[in-house]
Amino acid sequence: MADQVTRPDTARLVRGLNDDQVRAVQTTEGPVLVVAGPGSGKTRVLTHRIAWLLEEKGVLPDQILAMTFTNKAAREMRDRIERLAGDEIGGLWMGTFHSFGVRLLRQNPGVVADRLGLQPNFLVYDDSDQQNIVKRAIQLAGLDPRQLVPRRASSRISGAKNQMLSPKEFAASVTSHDDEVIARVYEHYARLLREANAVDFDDLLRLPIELFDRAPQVLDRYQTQFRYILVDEYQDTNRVQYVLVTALANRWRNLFVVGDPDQSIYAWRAADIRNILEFQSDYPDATRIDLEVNYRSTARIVKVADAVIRENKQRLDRKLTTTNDEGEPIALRELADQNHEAQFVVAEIRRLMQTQGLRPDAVAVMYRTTAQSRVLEEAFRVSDVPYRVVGGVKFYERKEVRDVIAVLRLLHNPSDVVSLERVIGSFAIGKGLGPKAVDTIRDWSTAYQRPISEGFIAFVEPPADADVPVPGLSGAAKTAATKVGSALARMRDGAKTATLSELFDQIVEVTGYRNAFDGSIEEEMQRWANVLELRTDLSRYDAMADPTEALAQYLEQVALVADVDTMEDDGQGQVTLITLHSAKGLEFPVVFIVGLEEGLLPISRAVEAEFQDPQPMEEERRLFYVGITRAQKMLFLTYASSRQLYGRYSPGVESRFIESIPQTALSTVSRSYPRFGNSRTSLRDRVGGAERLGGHGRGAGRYDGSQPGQSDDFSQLSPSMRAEPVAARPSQTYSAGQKVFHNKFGEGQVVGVEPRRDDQEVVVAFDRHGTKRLMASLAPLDIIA
DNA sequence: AAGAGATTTATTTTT
DNA sequence: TAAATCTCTT
Repeated sequence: MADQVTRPDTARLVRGLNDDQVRAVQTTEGPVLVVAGPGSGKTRVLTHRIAWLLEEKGVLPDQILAMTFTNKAAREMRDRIERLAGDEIGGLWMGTFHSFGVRLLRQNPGVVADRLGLQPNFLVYDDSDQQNIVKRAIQLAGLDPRQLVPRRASSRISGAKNQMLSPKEFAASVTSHDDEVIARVYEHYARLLREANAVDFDDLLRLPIELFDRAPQVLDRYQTQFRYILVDEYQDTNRVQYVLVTALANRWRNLFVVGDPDQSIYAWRAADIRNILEFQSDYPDATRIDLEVNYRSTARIVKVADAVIRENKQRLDRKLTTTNDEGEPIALRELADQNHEAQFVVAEIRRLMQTQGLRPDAVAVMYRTTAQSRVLEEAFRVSDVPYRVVGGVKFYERKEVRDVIAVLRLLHNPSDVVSLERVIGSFAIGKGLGPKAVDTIRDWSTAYQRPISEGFIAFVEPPADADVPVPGLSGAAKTAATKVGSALARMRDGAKTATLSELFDQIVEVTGYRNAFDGSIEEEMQRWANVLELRTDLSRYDAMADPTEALAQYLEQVALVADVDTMEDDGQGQVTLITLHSAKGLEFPVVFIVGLEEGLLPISRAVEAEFQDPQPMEEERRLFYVGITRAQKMLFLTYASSRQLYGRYSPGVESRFIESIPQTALSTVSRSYPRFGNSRTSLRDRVGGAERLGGHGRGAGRYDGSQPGQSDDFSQLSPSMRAEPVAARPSQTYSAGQKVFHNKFGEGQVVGVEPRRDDQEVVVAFDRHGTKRLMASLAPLDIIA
């Protein structure tokens, strides 16, 4: 298989790989482009290649830099390499682009302060912090937030940063009045960030480059260090990432990039597909390797995916192949509206669970917009099918969690205006301070170049510098500001020596945050529980010797690791509800793609832009392609003939993407409800005789002549004509004091039972896993005493 | 300063 | 529809 003789102990690194994969693993020198179709073993190649470099080539771990887009991908790769290469990979530079950027800035505090004006305690501002600053910048630019929505401003600013334009350069390049306005906002925005000693996500990629420009010796050091650079999902890199990678790889030129232009779905976020398309002209000596064998999906799914993506004009001509079995037909189903659609999905899943022992975690339901998850959730909730929503409100994004984190951030970086405003707005100690009082202190802070926190602390600790007065407040405002100042000073002193969980306790005490939650309202108690959860989260850093460093690392983790998969699994497995975007990189035996309608998938904006700019429409198609190729065994596609959008029903027209699917690959086409509205080509016309109104799905819908398998007769999958609502499992009656047993959490005691709509919520104090709130109808709880 | 009512506006979101 | 933001009132 391999033309290179390998040492016996490394032969295993290429065992079981196909020829192309082996080449990708073994072509270690020079630039390499791997165009990897979905399910073609991309991650395998990346991990085996790194193991190969370490073991066969004797490369030191810290000479390898591997960059991914998500923490999840990085973690997964690290785990797999560890298993392949043993655990001598500590020094490996593997992480997201952004974490690499931070690491680089942190590693060079002196130069960073000197050349970039960023103090070592700088914070990373996330999207919502950024919005905050942008709003302020719009105000300062003397604009009405109605003539320039903050969202648009921040996206334009981000665009400018991604083209590596400073506010001045951007201002110099404007051609429209619109951009002129943006330029003014950008200028203020940049200044506000610097004053807050904070950076945004774009800066994490941009500033390292700036640093290299201003301190070439730093670039030289890293260029020398990283002999081998690997980049995952190269099709999603933007211009700045491209420049960064190119600069780093310049010395050794051992740049290995993997990607799939057909899975580029982030152009709207400045991803530049040209980076991958033009790799070979950037590096004329590049080796190109195409991975086109799909090991993931049935032949039918691969065929459909290929047929769908083939319609895009702007793409490399490639063909995905597979040696897998033909598999089941793809089910296409029209439903009356979004409720029926959701019920159909749930009913099908239950049927598969019953007839084939399908596990819920083998199933994913994918949709274009997050709003679509609501009605699906509702349907899952009333049935007893467990589910989880990926990318819902994340833990660190909850208001009550952010509030406490704001205090932590402020203690770490006293210049953090955004957090300061949050502390004043959310905590009782901030009562009595309005925008005017805060402005006074903000002005003081700007005038005397002092961190904004000190403006408050000045009321209890007069500034050491005699030239710096106490901010000019009087009366009630002064009293209130003094209160804030004294609280900040106390917590600041505490932060010097306390572990993070001790600091948490202090914060809660000093700010009186506990009292902000009404113990008699269950929702508030849940929010308080989240606050306590944060304490547990913080305690993970308690073992660290240096409290300041612990706080720094914790805050960085919060900013950079939006842990999506912290979601508890109940042990039984859950159906995954997920947007098509978030589904990239995942795979499931059974996939439902819902809402295949014009205006939804493809999304209306792409439809509207179609004739002046075909790009968005092609990206929508790629998104559909990504969805299809997540499926291993079975694929269900649904659309509704009427859908409630923005509060009103409008006719649903089946997506144009459906037309690309070969009829022979489809199974069930049936219509159980009268449709209205004018549709595109009627399905009935395309698949003659498919319709069997009122039938029971048995035998219906096999148009490819295939015979049903014994154990997984596809007719079983064929929908019943009327997806009836599913009754909730009768709940047991729980009462406080009972001992219960949970599959995952073990033994515990019921401490409370609260009525919920058609259900009960049971509060259980588990012996090992703390107190949990569980829905009576869903939780696998047994009463044991 | 703070809360109540009115108005506006709707993708996707790795970091 | 529903969330978020704005305006007006107290």
